[in-house]
Amino acid sequence: MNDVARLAGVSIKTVSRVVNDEPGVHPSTAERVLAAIDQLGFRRNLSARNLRRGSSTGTIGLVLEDVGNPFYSGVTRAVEEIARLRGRQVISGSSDEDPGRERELALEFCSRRVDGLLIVPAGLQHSYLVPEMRAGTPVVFLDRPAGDVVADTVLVDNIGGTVEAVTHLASHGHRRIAFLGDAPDIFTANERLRGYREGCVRAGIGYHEELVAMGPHDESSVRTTLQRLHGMREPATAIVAGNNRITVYILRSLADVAERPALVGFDDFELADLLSPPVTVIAHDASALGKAATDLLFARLDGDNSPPRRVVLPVRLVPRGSGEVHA
Amino acid sequence: MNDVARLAGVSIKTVSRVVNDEPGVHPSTAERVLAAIDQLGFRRNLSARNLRRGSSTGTIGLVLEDVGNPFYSGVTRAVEEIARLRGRQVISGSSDEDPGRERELALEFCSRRVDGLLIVPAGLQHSYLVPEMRAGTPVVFLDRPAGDVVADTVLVDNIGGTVEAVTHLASHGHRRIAFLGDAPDIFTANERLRGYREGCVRAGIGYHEELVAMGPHDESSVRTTLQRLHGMREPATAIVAGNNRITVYILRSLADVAERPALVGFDDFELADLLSPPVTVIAHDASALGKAATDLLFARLDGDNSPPRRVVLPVRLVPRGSGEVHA
DNA sequence: GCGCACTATGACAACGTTGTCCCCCAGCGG
DNA sequence: CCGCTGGGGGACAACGTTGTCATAGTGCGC
Repeated sequence: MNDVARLAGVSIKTVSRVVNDEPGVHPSTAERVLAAIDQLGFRRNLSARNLRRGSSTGTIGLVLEDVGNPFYSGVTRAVEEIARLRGRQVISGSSDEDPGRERELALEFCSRRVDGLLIVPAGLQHSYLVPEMRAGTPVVFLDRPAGDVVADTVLVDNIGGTVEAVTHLASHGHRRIAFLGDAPDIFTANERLRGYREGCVRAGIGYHEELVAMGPHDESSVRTTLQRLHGMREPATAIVAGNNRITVYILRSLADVAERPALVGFDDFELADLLSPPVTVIAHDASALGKAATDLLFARLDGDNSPPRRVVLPVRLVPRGSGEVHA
Repeated sequence: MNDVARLAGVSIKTVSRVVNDEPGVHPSTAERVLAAIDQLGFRRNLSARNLRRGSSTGTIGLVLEDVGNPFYSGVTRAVEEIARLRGRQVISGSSDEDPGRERELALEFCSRRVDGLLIVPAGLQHSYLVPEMRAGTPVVFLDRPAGDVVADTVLVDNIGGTVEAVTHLASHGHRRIAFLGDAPDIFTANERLRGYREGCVRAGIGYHEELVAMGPHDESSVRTTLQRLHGMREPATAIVAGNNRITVYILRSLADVAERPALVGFDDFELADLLSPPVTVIAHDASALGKAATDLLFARLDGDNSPPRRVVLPVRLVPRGSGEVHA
């Protein structure tokens, strides 16, 4: 800006005025300044501007588990979309389910003075955010609740989802319904397990520990589990999968199996309708999740200081074939 | 920092020393300062720090087409991974194939003084980046080349890919091979068309305009095209799909068709192996693309000022079934 | 011709840091 | 007792902006 001022033969304040479209600059002066800007390729330094104005940095921090996972990339897309409408950029990072990494990312974002934080919690410890929140940085947790702070949270109806999955399978005559879920210390996995259990009880088929296998899962652990379930005296005739990855592992493991159990997967995924049989899922909308959380965040930025809210988004069962196989 | 200094009864410079682990602070003083920092929840303002030090902002700007697309979210993940190892955050944005939006994002990132830019070009005009590049911001284009500037570029072997697809289909006896590609003003679409044409010529089956349908495509345009191809006097017996979205549209359109043409899709996608028949694809690695581009960027940041490079990543044909149907 | 309003412009401080330089004081050798 | 050394700490400027206030010039009414 200094260089521009020198080249145009004006003070830096005048350059500032031109750059910010402030009134009170003579057209011919403005023209000279613009020419100088063009010639030097000047671009105003946003850091300095925000520092001086003490105003928003125009950024939102997003901490999620893994941008590579289609579910979270859908969330990211929705967040970005709304942030754009409100003139903000998104800085994001993946925690890979590591609480330390989550914390590191969130605090780094705070150091950059993001206007707000969206976090998919990896751990249960979030008191490290208390100073930031007290300092006025709004924080919204999504997909999972925070461990030890009270804050806005957007969840999906995990319990309702697995209740519905079990009810649906039971209505098709299944009495031996298995559940393959993610690691039980992950909030969503635990909730889905609770829903599964409740569904079993409601359907009058009872909860049987041996039909449950919690993760962490990979393709081979899923394969082993399926063999175990198949080899029982009373084999499982249906399976509820706890998330999209597990559903895929199950599909791969069953690819060369003739007699397939019924299957309902949690999370919808692309091409589920083109498999044979098409896969019945508990669907929920990644972009709705991202949108709800971002809307909440912006409401806070707009001055809403009502007590923290907890929003639970509905899920819906999409019957496609794999879950409508009779026992 | 001012408040911390006051509370600890020292000067702000001493606080700065403590925060930066600089030597020359008495342990007891440091302790007092740390206590004050803790009590006030102080976090150093990175913007101010970077402004003062004139150093890197520790950020990388990433402009891509759509984070929601699994291919680009794979790229994003790889970029993030490497940036993390090098202590950088990633700021990203989706252009949605809109050159204006791409430009807006890139320039906004420049205003934020990112250390470098990774761009999946939406348009052909990139001279707007010349001042930034001259000012020392390294820029790497990925997936597509820049329009009118010379810069580092990482591409995949689009031409080789479709040549191989056509050759493969011809070797299974197909002589009427169709090509459904994206809008021809998109670089990759155009390259893939060229490869298709070259493949046809090499295979000695000739290039026939009526077998080509360039986009933009949606599900219904693909459906119409397939009907046209099927209704010809000499119908197409095989199809090459220009990208993952088009492949999926084709699969959906063919879901209820008895007599299916052979199919090879460009871009691999999850579950391609579980469809029936499993889908043969020209695969290339999103994370390899992201990694190559980011490595190149960091090389520039490390001072490499050799002439701009153009890296072309190989593709490989993955035969799974849909492309091995004999004519 | 004088004062007044108004326009165009500039000088300067400040945002929150850090780099440079300087000062104070204790300890020590002569 | 003097001077020197070195450790601990502070004052001040500067990074690139913008907000505040001042000022010079211009035109206009009386």
